[in-house]
Amino acid sequence: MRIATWNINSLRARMERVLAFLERHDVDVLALQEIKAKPEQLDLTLLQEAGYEVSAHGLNQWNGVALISRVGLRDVRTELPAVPTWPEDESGVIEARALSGVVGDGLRIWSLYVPNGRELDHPHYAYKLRWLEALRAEGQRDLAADPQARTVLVGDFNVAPEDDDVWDMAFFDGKTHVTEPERAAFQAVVGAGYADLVRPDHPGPGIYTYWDYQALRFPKKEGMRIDFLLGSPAVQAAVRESFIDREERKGKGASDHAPVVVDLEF
DNA sequence: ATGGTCGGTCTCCGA
Repeated sequence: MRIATWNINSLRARMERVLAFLERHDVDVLALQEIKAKPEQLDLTLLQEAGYEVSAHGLNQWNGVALISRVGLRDVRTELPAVPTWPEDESGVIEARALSGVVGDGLRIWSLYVPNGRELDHPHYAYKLRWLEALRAEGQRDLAADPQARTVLVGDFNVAPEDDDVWDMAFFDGKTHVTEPERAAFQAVVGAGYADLVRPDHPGPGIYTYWDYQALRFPKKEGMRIDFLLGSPAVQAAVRESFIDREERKGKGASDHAPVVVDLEF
């Protein structure tokens, strides 16, 4: 089974790229983030004609996650029960950051869009840390209930876990994505039993999944590795290969993130 | 100048 994650930065703007990506790489299950649409705004005709089922969770123009699957999509859940909703106060913004389904022979895949954090002194940063902690707690509970569970936590984590995961640490001094608390929160999810399925096959610096639209970051190879597929032990043992589709970042109409693909054989 | 760009509720905001 070939699974993938991709921050699409608007599904409506890139539906044809999604379809071409699925068919080019023969992808079975794709988790999307930042679909920036409510489900009723999506025209899913082409995907359905290509044999895919779709579940989308979007509440407004921000955020939004989706699952696209050709191997059956069932037991769909929106939002981790323990994950707090931003904000608890007056802004009225409603978030849609997590969606899961069971695909194929009992693989649960979560499509996750971790809060960005904005600035270190912004309330959104504390929200990001709380959100990651809630994810860790939920993931740990699930594995305690069934250590053999086939679970993947995939998506845009908005954290670069190691110095090698950004092009220049000096640039990120005082910025989000690389701070010790964010990295600790990410490692806590890993420590709960969900290992990075891609990194072992792609070591060293310069392995990125995101390049800012601004400042010619892509041609200058100045990116970040912030999109991950994390898997429970049963999934880790099933990994056969993985790759980042850098080609998808090229050309007019690209998302600012590249898809990440993992092959599993249970 | 660590700039330059995207998408969407579009002359602002969030990323």
